[in-house]
Amino acid sequence: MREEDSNWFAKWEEELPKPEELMPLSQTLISPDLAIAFDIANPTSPNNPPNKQQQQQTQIPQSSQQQPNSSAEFESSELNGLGGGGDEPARTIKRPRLVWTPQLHKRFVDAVAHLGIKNAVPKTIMQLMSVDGLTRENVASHLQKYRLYLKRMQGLSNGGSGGNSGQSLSGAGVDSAMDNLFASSPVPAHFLHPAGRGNPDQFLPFVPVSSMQHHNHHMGVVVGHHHPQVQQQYRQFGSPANGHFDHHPFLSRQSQQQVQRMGTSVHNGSPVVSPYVDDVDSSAVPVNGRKVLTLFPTGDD
DNA sequence: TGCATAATAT
DNA sequence: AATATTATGC
Repeated sequence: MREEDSNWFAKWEEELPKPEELMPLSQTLISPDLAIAFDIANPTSPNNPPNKQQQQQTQIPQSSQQQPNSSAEFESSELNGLGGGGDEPARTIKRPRLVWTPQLHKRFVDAVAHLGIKNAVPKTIMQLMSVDGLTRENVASHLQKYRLYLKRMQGLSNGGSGGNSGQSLSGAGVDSAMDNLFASSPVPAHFLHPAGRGNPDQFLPFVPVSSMQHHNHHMGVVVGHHHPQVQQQYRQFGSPANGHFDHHPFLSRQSQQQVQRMGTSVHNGSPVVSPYVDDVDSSAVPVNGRKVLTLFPTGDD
């Protein structure tokens, strides 16, 4: 394994567009009114057959193609006028699959860390995360995967020299790909050595949930919870981690039009917006004198 | 709750 | 068609 392997992530990170460069996620390509004026696309767009879901995961280009590439053009979209169909099942529609973005995952990790492995059970984690729309199942499932990941890590760090980027090791299956996600958030050391003989895991003095309960945050996962109207899939949030989140760009009811689905059109070369603006909040800067632990991105207040 | 397995998405 | 990621069932 060469250093490259251990650095790939860093590189990758650097290549990511900065928040300022990203098109504001909340910015719609075309304002609704304008759209209407042009008579394009009709929003109501019920065209959301239970099939394709959205996805925003940025690809993880190892080679990265950074060409300036000028294809910033968006296809005008397929505004397929949709024949009108128009009716959505409204009820009985299953919730769309949750997409674990780095931000979300980060929250997850923080919650687990703050709870201590001991109490880190789905229910609690979920509560701590207080992400609207997140279900216990979601967490449980993710937790399962996460534990597996941790296990893997322990396994290998266990004899390995400290640095484990766990990326290259192919063959062993150290990385299931999702590891990228997991890798996006620092894993609290303790997770790796729960063996705390005599010393239980939870070291956290206390983490008043209230701290994180602030205002429910605006984390996304809006899974149409209140009323089933339009089945909107989980929405990712991409707010600039840097300041504060705000606005849920999702539609909650009508008036939405297909939310701008940027994110996925990464035609070759255009990294488009990557919601990967993580970190920022809990910068675990274990370095000299800085706060080592910041809670959730409650940064604003 | 946790794990195994199914389902779904890309 | 295969693989990755999430949902469900036990």
